[in-house]
Amino acid sequence: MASNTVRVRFAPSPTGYLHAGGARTALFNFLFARHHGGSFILRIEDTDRTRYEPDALADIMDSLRWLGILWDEGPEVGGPYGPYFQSERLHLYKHYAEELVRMGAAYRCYCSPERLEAMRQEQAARGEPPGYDRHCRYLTAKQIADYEAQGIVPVIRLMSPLEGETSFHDVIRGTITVDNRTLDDMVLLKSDGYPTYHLANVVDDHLMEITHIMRADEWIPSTPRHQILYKTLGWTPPIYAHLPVILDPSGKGKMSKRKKRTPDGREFPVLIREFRAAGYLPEAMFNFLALVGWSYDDKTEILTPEQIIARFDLPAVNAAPAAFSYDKLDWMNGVYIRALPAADLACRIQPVLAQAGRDVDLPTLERIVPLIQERIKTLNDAVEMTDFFFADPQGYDPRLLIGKKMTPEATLEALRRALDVLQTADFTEAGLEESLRAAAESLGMKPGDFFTPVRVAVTGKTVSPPLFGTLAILGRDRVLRRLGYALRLLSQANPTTSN
RNA sequence: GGCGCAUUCGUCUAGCGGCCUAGGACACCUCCCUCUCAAGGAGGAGAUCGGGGGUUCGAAUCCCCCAUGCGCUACCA
Repeated sequence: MASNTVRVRFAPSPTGYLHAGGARTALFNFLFARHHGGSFILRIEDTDRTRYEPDALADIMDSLRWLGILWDEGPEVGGPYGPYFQSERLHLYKHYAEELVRMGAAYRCYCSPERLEAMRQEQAARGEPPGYDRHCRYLTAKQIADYEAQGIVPVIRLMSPLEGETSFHDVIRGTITVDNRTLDDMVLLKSDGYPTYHLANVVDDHLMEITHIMRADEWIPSTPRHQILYKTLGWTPPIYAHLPVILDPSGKGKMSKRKKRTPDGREFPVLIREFRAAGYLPEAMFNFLALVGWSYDDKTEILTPEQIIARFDLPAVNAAPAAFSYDKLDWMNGVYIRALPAADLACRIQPVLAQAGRDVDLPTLERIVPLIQERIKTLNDAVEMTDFFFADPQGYDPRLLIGKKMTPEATLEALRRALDVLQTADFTEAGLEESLRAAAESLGMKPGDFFTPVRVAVTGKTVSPPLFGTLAILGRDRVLRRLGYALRLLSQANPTTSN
């Protein structure tokens, strides 16, 4: 039964941090594996030594784990098909490259980078499509001996068929066919002894018994060449599913590692670590990413990982590229935040506040959380929304104290009355509400008009969490102090009305 | 330039020949609730399915052409 077991892999190159597109690819592979009770493998394609970034691997693994995309085989977890780093499998690629040369399906190429560059320039000048001119494909034994004598280290190139066509089936797109004449002889083994993606990928997918390849659709053009490799090596190719690219929010151009900005200059997170730092929940990211290019039906959008796994299916993947909607992500993150138990949310917000230099004990935070839970879209929103719990608001515009339908005089009166009433009020939510409503009524003011100056005095802003709960948490001392400050501020701003 | 992929409300999508005078969600607008803001509830506006030809009794759904967008065209992945 082993041969029927689904085995899929996510094969990132450690040349950069994990971004949303890569995470989505990893997620789809993970979902597919879980759906079929198969294995999800993480393989590190570290064959590009010039672009290698030491921090990338740790970031990729951290990001995947944060999202809950756990691999069954790969770095740190091991597995029977290792090693899972291509840099540790060099001998394998070399072996198969040489094998292909022996079979007459590949050849050594001694062309210098300069020659290749010059060739491309000429092709461009003549308006011809670029591509290797197969100079070394037809070398004589003597020419080869000469190159070798000069000590030139060759690359190994695949001998692509000169005519006919190659096609393959894609689960999402159907059959894709290309004319072999449009294929050039790609490099399989570089002169530094490392394989290119094409060789390493095919060799490893075969050796690791990968059954399905889900990867970004930018790989479609090279898939025919991979087919040729499988065919000449006598291997059975896996089943392909090329995933649509993720476009940036404008819908023009793929969302890359490059930073994108909103029209007003706000920077969009692109890397998973950036989403994390911006206060998005991994559960929300998981749900959202699953819906980029896939959907279950025409209604359901909030789904648990279990539901997504149970329902995920390749034919339902949309072939068209999708723009990444930050608006929708924000909404979904809010949905997940609201669904969290308050204690859980408090635990998640605490480190965010700490990061902003605000230390709160958990019991206090657990009292604050219900006040802001349905008002924040990201964990980071809590920082600004709770700032007045940590410092007395100062230096705000005293005009904010004056409500829309209020005069400076009436505002001063309201503040004085509030100050008076709150000296003795019961500082519980219910007690405060009762006292303040009664105070408003005694002044003949509408509750809203009366509450506004209190709100501003206590929080420094016109928009805040519910007033009574806020006052209760702040406590009598701080509230009275802030009311006193507001009173002085407003009196100074309106000297004629002060007494 | 060549090759490839894609094309349904602003955005994400449902739709796989008749259930579509195209459904849902985000965003937007209005109203309700209401101490502000949110959340929640009720509504509204918004796509003739990129364009043009076919096939068919009937097409968003099948075929062809065009346009546009994106991708690939490296000793990068």
